[in-house]
Amino acid sequence: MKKELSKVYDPSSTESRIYDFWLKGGYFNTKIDKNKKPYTIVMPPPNITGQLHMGHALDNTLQDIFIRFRRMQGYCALWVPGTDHASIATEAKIVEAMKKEGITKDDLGREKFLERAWEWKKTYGGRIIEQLKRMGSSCDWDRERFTLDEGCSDAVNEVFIKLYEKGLIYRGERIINWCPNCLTSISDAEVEYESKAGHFWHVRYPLSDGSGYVNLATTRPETMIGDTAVAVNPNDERYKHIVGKTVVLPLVNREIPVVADDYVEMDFGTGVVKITPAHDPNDFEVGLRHNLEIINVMTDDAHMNEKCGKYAGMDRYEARKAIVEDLEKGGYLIKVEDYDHNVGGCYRCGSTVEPRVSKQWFVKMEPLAAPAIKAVREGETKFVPDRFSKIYFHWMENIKDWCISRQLWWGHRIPAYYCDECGEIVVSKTAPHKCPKCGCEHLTQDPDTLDTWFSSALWPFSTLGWPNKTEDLDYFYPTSTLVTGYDIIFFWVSRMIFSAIEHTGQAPFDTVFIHGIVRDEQGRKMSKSLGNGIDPILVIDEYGADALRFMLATGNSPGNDMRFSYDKVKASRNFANKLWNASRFILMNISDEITDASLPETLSIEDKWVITKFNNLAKEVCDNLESFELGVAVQKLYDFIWDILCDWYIELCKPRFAAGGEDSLNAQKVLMFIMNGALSLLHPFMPFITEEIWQALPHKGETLMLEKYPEYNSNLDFPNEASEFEKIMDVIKAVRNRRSEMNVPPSKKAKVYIDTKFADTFNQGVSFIEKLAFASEVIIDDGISLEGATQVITDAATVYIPTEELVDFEKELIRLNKELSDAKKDYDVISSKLNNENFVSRAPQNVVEAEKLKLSKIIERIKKVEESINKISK
RNA sequence: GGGAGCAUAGCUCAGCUGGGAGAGCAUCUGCCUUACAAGCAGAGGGUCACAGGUUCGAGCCCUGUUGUUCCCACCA
Repeated sequence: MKKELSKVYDPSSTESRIYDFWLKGGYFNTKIDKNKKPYTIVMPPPNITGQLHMGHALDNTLQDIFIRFRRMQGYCALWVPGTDHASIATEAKIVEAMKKEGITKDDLGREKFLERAWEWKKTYGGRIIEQLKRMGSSCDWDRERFTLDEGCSDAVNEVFIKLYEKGLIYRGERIINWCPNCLTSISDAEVEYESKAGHFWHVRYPLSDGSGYVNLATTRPETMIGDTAVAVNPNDERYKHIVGKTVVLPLVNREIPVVADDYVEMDFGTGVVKITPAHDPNDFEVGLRHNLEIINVMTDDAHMNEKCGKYAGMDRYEARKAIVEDLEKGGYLIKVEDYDHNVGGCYRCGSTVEPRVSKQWFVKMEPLAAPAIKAVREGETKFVPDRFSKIYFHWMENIKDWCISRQLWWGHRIPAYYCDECGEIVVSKTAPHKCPKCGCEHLTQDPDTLDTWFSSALWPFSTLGWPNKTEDLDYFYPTSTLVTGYDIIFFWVSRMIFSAIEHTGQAPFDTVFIHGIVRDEQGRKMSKSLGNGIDPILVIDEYGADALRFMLATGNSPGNDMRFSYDKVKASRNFANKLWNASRFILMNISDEITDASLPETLSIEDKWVITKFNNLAKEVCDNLESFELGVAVQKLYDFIWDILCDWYIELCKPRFAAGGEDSLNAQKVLMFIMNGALSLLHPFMPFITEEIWQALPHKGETLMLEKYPEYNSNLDFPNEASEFEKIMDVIKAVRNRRSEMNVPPSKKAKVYIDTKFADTFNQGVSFIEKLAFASEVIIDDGISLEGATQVITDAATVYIPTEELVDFEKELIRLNKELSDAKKDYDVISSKLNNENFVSRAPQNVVEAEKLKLSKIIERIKKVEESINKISK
């Protein structure tokens, strides 16, 4: 049954209704169908820290396009949604919120704190899901997961234990990056380096035997209290005599040795380095080699500790100032230089991280990285665009052990238990009753939790049921496409790949599709501190989800950043409205006899033209989508719908509808066929409006989202008729053009005389020329000519238009002479090409043929233009 | 220090494996042609950063240069 559509498309009243319709129909729920091929995407789980931002909007739009496309193509398409507990980020948010209430974590205690965290998850996790739905995401919500849910936690424990038993997880004292604000260790990947203006303090340390001084420079004088050596290069002639001696550490008055180590560069600074093993990763290594004492001089929150005498209790920067002053007073400070150097900051809170020695859990990376490198190298997993595999290789090949323990409460608690009596470590899913070594019954679980990325690394298989052998895992795994930004290749993608290979024996996805980030209109990164973020939900409220999605897909090329712009959103909204009005036109004109979108038996030349165009569009869009070229596909859809369908075919239908009869009915059928096909092709990009229109038009079936995606059909290819029809189009365009140049308004009609050898073709286009070229009458003949009229020349015809306006023949001559010289230029270019032996013999045959065809057309044209000039000149 | 991206119309960007430069927005002209003024019909506007090279043919491939953005790296 037909229904009326409102005059302007209103997304706000449509989208939620359509989404509910899909949900009620259960169309998003994927049932395993062994007769179909699976196509699987697991959603990169958004953090529950806040709300959806533009990056999520892009990420999920792209995923939904792929999923809807494959679903319509007939794959058993599954999109698994979920959220990430984001341990450090969420915990920081909760602590911040608690601070406003004046309470701390310790006030609350672990259990109560976790209750709060779960409340948080409920609120904000739920909000994220609602926002994903606003986008139109066709996820299987029955399969929604959370990184901290029971199944994922089980997977985490399983992996931890397996790796521990294989010796790939160990506990040890290493230099780690410590965030003094979040009060936890973080991994190397979580440190962001930034060049900051600082100083180089040149200091001298006196030799203990009184024979002089060594001069050295440091950027962090406050750590000198923890110095346990100074080092020189073993080949440095300047310092050979002092190696093995000791120096007196200024202010501290502790004797420390001078050691020789290759790490020291002779030609940097003075060639002498102070060694602080507890606070610098390199110094730590030097310390290990020379058996140096490790003296930690700071507290968890980056204040000087009890070992620091008068400086104890000071903040690290306060202490820096005080120590520099004292060095100066004591005559140890030689000079101060300005010096820019890289300072590491916590990627969550930005605080300057403090490298420090700490007992933490680590994953031994080398054995895990090797097969993960191999998988990508051998193409088991492909990066799109390919250049990102280089970034992946570089990281994987230089990988260091991964610090996975965090001094946080919100997360997967490390399944390790320590015997209170003998210190034995037991790693187990459940708490052991007694120590296997000493038999005592007092064991304490490690208080720490795991890096949040440890659980997301398992996401592609933990969400499908692993470690259990589920049907889902068996059917949907490995997944098909991972869609994500280049900014988390290290954090996430690489860790998923090595984890999946280690635990499932297979790479987790076929293709990693990498997109860029969405920037603001000025090209800046959207950030909280700049306040330039744009809330996708507000954009949806104003312009609709389809407009936002279409805008994000338009002009998007894989791996490249893009700019958000309201102009582009508006253009997308206008496109949606264009489509809407096209469908209104169809509804106004379509007969009740039409109940579906099947083609009529008889097709006219313009029908064959539009069908051919559509058929080729279907082929290209499928090809583009299969090779991840969404931006190209969306551009072609836009052009087809606006230009071919609306500006041409619908206009062509008007005179046919007006004439009525069987031809009108045929035109209606073709129009329905094209519209239906266009809606199908467009549906993955603009799911709401296409479904709404599809439902309003005559249709069979329940929902557009389960219709068959159009594909190339050789029975619908009519290249000859299509090019015949384009002769008619050329004349229409040429006449419009001429009239426009002469400022003739459409209301002023004129006769059109067409001199052509293709009268049969043009006779089929009379009504179109009348309507679209504003002709009062169309006269077609071979050899016809008319004096006192302006004339336009196309490849197939010379057209005479008598106008009431006085035709200025001088201007006509100038114009025609210009046309002639342009045509002759073209002739020269092409004929010289064809006269080139090398071109004719080496270029592919079809290219040569095409040039020959062009040449013959130009010769025709030149002939016609010359004839016209001659006639006027007489 | 190493690596990568980008440089195309006034602006924002497409242009897939080399075969006569495109879109949207903006500008200009003319239109309320009964689907749509969120529209229709036209127009102007580009040494494809620069210099070489390969090729019958280069926006596209190779080399170098400049500008710009980003990633990685322990020079204290």
